[in-house]
Amino acid sequence: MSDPSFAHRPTLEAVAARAGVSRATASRVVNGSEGVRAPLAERVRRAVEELGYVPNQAARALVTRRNDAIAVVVAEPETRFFADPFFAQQVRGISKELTAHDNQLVLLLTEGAADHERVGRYLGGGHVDGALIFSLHDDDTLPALARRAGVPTVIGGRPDWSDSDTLYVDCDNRGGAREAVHHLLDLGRRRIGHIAGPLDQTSSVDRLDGFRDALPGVDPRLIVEGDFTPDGGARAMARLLDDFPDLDGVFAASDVMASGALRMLRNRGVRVPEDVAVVGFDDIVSVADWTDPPLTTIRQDIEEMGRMMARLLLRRIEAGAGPGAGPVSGGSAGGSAQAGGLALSSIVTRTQLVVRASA
Amino acid sequence: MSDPSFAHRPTLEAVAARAGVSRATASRVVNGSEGVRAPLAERVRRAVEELGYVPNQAARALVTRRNDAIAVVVAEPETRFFADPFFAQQVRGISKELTAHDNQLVLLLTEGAADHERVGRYLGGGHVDGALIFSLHDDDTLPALARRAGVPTVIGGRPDWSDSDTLYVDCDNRGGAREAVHHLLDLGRRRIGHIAGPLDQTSSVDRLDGFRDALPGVDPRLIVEGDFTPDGGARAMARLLDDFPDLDGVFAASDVMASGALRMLRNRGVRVPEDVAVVGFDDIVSVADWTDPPLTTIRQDIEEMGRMMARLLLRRIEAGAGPGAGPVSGGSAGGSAQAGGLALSSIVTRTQLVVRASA
DNA sequence: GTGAAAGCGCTAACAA
DNA sequence: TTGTTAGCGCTTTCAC
Repeated sequence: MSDPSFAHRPTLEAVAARAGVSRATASRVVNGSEGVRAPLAERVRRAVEELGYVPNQAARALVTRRNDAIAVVVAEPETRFFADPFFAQQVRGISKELTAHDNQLVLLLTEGAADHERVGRYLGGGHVDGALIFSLHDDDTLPALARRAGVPTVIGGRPDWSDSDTLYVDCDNRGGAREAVHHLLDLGRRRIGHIAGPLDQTSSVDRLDGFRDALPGVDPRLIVEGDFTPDGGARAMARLLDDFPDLDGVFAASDVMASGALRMLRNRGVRVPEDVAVVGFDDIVSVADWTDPPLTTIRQDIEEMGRMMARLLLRRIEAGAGPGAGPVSGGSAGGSAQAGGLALSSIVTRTQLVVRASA
Repeated sequence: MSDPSFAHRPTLEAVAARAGVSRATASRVVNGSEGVRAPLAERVRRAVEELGYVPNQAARALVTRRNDAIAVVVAEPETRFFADPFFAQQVRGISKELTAHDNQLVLLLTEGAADHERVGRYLGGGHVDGALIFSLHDDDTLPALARRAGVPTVIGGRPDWSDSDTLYVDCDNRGGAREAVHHLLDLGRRRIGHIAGPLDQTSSVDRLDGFRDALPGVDPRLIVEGDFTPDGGARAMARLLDDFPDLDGVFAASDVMASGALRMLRNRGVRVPEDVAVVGFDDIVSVADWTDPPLTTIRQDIEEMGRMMARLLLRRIEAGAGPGAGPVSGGSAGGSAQAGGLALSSIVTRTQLVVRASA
């Protein structure tokens, strides 16, 4: 409470005094405004240096109404965030981009609906200039919350609704899935199963759709729902094996599930890729490169997607209004918002087949 | 910039007006101070409700000099943070504890020394009330930085120096390692190797010390340094196998390295635990429970350690001065700081042997 | 180009 | 118990 060093932190006033200028001029120099004559500016800079002056963010935020901080909101049902390397990588990308723009990352982990109110309050409290939300499940109220709080938002992963000013970043799940199956087909595989993710997430649904695209009219029993865990992948694999002794290919909707599947295959004495070829999704290197055999998979540039989310949000903030951050503008179609003359729109990134040994 | 909903956010003034009281009274009610008569308080609360008032944090922070925000600073050399489930779990614990005390978690990821200056500036800028730092390596300048910035700090993992007011939270690495080796000895193993972590981290050194405690005078070639990755674990395992054909036990300084070791053992056709028994460290369930065979390991309660770090920091902040947050008080010995009459001291948690199938 | 002055929204003495 | 009054440290018109 009575921390001396905190108390003695120099103010702009002190800098101005030392440089022999007004506070206004000192402020201009500190903020890099034009129109301060060089010698004066130099004196101010020296004073800043000597005093070790650092602007007080609270004071600045009070007047500028900008915090230079972005919230990353994560619903963490079932402990999944972080357990899954996917998010970790995305956060890295976000962090890098935010840092490059002198913004801070405020992490908001929620353990369940009980925390949502708190998050809403926080978002509404003007602590942050915007929010990045990972919408894991269909029933997620978080995006709605942010909108109500009037905070510009970008969502990670395609949400299950679609309106003109909801911005999101996702990869081409459907196209990637198609590519995975085509690879198996090219390998001559004819009995191909799919280990799907939880179907209350759009990414799972989209990948399933891609699977079906490549295999129209496929036997529904060839599709088994997993839960994005190795365990779930293993169980699903067992089921496929039981139902289809002639199975010769599997497309798993995530590397993590694929790793479980490989394990089950090994337990059953099934050779990969000789007997059954396996393709995953994500290309999380720490997983895909370490399975036995190494996993052929569909790569999405997760870190880059994180950067894109941050960039998009920053632009939206710059542009002024966000969704719910004012009267809904409405009008333009699916996933793009008009703002300040600049069209901000959702981003869907490409995927890429990475061939290793499992298929 | 001209966001309507942001602009129209009601102020305390508005609440006061609507409730027919002064700003001061409104403030008291909002902050839960005693001594406001019930009916008045009720009117204020109603006004808050009707207007959807949320206090402006910047304004509040400006006067209270409190941000109710804590920085979690992570050096991320070699992309290790997050890649390692260890940190993820710790962050969860921190987040929970902080949330429980209405504090926010600001995540500061650093990619190298270049970022340190930025972090220093941030810490010095009064954005946060304290910092939690993960001191991964001996040469880490982060803690010194925080100290210079005058920000109360708690370190994750025992730092390699020790002074009276450096607070940290760690597990009993040495004791745990000893327990691991004793377990192997109890199993009748006589030729036991150690896959150590990078020896520029105290946790690795401490675990190695524990190994030596249990096996005094052990052949130095039985100790191979790894890097906390599966790959490193595998390489170290290969080396041990090459050097000691009669090896019958291994203690790896982390589960992740142990998983790599198990993999190498399988490749070489060595049976676990029949031929070689393996014990890991950490008990990261997603790893230990999923190796083949499941890993016997030394459990540390990682999430709880995160909570403890947060709790300790909050108490230190409460108490007033922190390390470097004023003249160093000096005096009391090793790892405890006297503050506000309350002795704050570093915490070393117990470990526990978890027996699965690998040993 | 520079300075003076008016707040941003809030809390905390101090009076009443 | 309640209201009045100073600021917290900064940015930003608006004069000069």
